[in-house]
Amino acid sequence: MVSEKQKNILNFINIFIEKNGYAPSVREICEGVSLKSTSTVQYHLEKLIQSGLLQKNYKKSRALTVNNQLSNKKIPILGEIAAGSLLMAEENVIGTVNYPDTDEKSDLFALSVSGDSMIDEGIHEKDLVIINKNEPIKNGDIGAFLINNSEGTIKFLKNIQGKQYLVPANKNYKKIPVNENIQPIGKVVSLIRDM
Amino acid sequence: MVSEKQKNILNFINIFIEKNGYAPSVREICEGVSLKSTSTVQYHLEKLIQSGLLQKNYKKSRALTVNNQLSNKKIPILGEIAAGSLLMAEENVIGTVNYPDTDEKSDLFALSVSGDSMIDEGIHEKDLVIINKNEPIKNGDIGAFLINNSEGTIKFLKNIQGKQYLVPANKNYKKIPVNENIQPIGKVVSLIRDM
DNA sequence: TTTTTATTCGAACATATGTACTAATATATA
DNA sequence: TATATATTAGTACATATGTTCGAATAAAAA
Repeated sequence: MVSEKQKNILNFINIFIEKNGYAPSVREICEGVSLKSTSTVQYHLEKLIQSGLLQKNYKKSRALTVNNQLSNKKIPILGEIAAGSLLMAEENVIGTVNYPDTDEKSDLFALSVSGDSMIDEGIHEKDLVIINKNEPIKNGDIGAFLINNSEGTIKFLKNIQGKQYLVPANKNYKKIPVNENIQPIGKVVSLIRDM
Repeated sequence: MVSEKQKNILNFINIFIEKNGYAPSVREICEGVSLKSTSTVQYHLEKLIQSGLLQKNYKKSRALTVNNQLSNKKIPILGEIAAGSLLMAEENVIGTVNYPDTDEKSDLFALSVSGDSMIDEGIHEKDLVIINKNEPIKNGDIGAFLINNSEGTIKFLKNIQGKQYLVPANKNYKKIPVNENIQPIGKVVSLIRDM
């Protein structure tokens, strides 16, 4: 569907953006891929757009965007969750972290881990866990939960004898039966630790 | 040094790029920050450039780049290190990971953790550790080392009774005295785990 | 106050840039 | 072979866009 020349052009655009921070003009692409006519480039650009690999804005210069597989998202880091406050309230955002994400449908945020209830799973205090609010927490997954509408926590979700429990990874803590006071927030999909 | 209006403009540019994937034109900035003259914008852009917050390319459209504090670097992920092969050889690169980094001087790469010798420190198999080759490994740090010029490993570096050892975080493994067969690669500065 | 500096505007200019059209050539397909 | 499709080139056009200049206004400093 896409020819070698078109891959070539797409690659050139990618490298150009990586290097310069902005997209090349049609004539710069001309030079970059050894073509002598702007209309030839135009022709290939349209093909690339049809293939869904590129996006362009009519009549705007350098308004090319490549549909890269992974785009970096800036996702908010939430601090301690104050009692009664809404989880995603602006005032709780203590920073942002860059995170490469494939999926359009994911709704991510980060939480700074407090406590050692997941220490045996290698999740330490101060670690940053990335949580996807749009990914359901399945049996055996580690998820983020809101307890009594006030306290956020990270635990395993486990089915034990037909009942659901929040299970810590630390023998000093007890498992908590899931009831109406426990609200799932989303699945923990990644962990970032800076040292 | 930078006025409110200039912060305003910088912010607009940032948001515009975030949203559209390319920088705004001078006239789009005009509208965006409620200014009626392109030359006024020009005036502020120059100020921002003088302050080092912005970069511009003469006569090129939409060729603005914001000097953000943290820029995303694509850093290589190295797989198993074959015996005798050079660490950073191209053929060992099994992928790339996006990682936000402040420091120009850092020389980063990622290594996929194999084995469980650091399990008690919460470093699991398949975890991705980010290593800075330009950051020295100090006493107590976790570093990456090359053993016998063949095998890569992650260990604590510890001074015990005047001698240096590579110390695992797993009681089933023994500490290794540092000798000429052990070559420090760089400090482990971050850990990424996808689940 | 006067003087300097910062900010804004308007208009005009030069050109960088995207676009459209036609034709020629190559490559594949029937 | 003939026919269709893909690719390239050349030229010309319209305008989007960065730039320059001069002047007016506002704010700050002397």
